Amino acid sequence: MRSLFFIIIKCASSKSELETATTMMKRTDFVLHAFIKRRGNFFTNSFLLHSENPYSSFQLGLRFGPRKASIHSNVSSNRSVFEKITNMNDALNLFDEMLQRRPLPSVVKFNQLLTVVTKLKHFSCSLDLFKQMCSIGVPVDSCSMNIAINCCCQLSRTSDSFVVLGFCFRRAIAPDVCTFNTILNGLVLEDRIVEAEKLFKKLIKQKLCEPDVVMYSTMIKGLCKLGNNVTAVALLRLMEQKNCKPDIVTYSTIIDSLCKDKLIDDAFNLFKEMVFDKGAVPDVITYNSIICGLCKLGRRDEASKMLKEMEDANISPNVQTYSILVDAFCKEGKVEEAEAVINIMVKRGKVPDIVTYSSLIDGYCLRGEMINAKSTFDSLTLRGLVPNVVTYNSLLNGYCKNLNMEKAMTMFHEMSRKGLKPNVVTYNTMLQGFFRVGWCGAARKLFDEMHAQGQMPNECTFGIILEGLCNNHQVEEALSLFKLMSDSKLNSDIFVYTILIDGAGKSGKVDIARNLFHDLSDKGLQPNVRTYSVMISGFCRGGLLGDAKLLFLKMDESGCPPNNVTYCVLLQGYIKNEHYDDVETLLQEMDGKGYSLDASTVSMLLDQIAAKSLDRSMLTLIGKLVPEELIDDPSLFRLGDKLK
DNA sequence: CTAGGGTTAG
Repeated sequence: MRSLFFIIIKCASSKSELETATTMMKRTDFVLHAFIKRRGNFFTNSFLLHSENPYSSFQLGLRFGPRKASIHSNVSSNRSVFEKITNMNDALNLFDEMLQRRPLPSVVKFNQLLTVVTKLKHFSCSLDLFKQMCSIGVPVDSCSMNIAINCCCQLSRTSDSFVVLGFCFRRAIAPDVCTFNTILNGLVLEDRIVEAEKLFKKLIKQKLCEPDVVMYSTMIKGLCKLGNNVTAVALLRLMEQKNCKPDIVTYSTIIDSLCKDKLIDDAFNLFKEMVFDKGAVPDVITYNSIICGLCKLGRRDEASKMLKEMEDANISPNVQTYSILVDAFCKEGKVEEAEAVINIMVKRGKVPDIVTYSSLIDGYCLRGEMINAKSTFDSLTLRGLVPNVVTYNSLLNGYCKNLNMEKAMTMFHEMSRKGLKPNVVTYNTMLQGFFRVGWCGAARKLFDEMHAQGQMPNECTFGIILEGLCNNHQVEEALSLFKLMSDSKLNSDIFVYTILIDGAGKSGKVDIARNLFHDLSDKGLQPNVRTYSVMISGFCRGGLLGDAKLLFLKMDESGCPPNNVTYCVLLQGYIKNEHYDDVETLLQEMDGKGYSLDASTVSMLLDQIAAKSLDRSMLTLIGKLVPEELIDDPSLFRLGDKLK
């Protein structure tokens, strides 16, 4: 019998055998840690001591003051004492008391406390307590180990799991299926899905444990994260074949992934299979995934129907369910409706959380209602809610979009003062704001700061910088930055190309734009509607209407038909270059396709009619192409008036 | 008795 436990215990006495065992797990860092440990100092050295965590201290008593008698009297009575703990002070006081009891409480009691601390998301602290339990002589078991390993994983330090594992091997604690599930989940959380897959296969091949429904579900989650729904479903079928019954979590994982990929019909099919064939009852999480999927597809009516369906099935919506709807309304600009949803949820006894309000704040920001956004933000404290990075980012985005960089900077500094670390989204938002108001120097300084703070720029960051440079008459700079990045994936990103083609075109460098456009096919990149529109706009601006028309015609051939924007761009090109004869044909084409004009194109057309460059008879056609929301537009109304 | 997998915001 080659059980992993047996091998590891054997290994502890010889380096080469330990290496054999660990190579089996392909974790060389594990070997390293295990041997540091044997020199007696690995534990303090390699365990996580996160300085930002106020609870991560050995001198807990000193820091948190006198103990509470109510907890002290109750340690061994029943589990209700653990249920009562809602904050870290109580948890740590209880831990201190437990340590002083003689005999020591059982490991189960300690595990219950670790569970509470972990549920409070104080992972470093939980690890710290585990560490103390070990050094004080509590006979930790596999359950304690699994909690500790889970804490490593939740801190995105899955590799440290192997440190804990190594430490526990020495105490004759063997990993079980739960341990492996936790580690696999950690790898999936860190997007190390290929490693997870290798470990999964190894566990099965070497019969180190029998995979259960949790393990399959974890692997399915990994496959979904890779965007591989097909393989995820294949694994679902495989587990059925192996007599492992998929449950509500397994199904919900795939259903959620399908929803996120907008494959709502496939999601519903799986949903039906789950309910009718497998008799599994969907729960609030399953419904939340579907409701969210429908909202993201703009099918909010159906989402509301699902909400009713779940209520009829006696599955009560939770805070998340309502938050999803709040967010959907806000994204449509319907903040009043979002507020109505919040009122309903409050009536039903659900307390809106920071996610709910962050969505609402974002909704106000999108509408440019910064006073409402800020007052909602300020009201959070009264509600006992603490704004987080996402909340701040929404507000910053609002100020930046409204070109109020002073306020944005104030809030940016406030978030740092409150101990929140700006992340890549924060920096991207601020950078974009600075470029918009033309503060290129400030942008540059912030980019340096971002680097100094250890925040890695992403594709979005570079897109923002290139666009910012282009819009601030620094196309040459953008181009040379682009060339500098020729090895990165940003150089093979169609969005970035589109930005540069647009920038080059707008600054009159049509040839550069054209060359960039031609580069696309060499790189195997497919231009999208935006890319074509931007190139056509560049041609028009340079007076190259022939090229513009040719490219416009090429779009259909390339399977990328022109949209509203493309038509408007070409129309404006015709007008600016006084090619009035082509205007009517284009308008008729638009009418045939059910397209509509945008505000600036309508006003240009009306101007030309007023100037008699275009015939009045075209007004009927134009009228048909003006979208409803523009009919009452005051600026157009005045223009239309002029014609009478 | 205690441990592992699925849902929401930028």
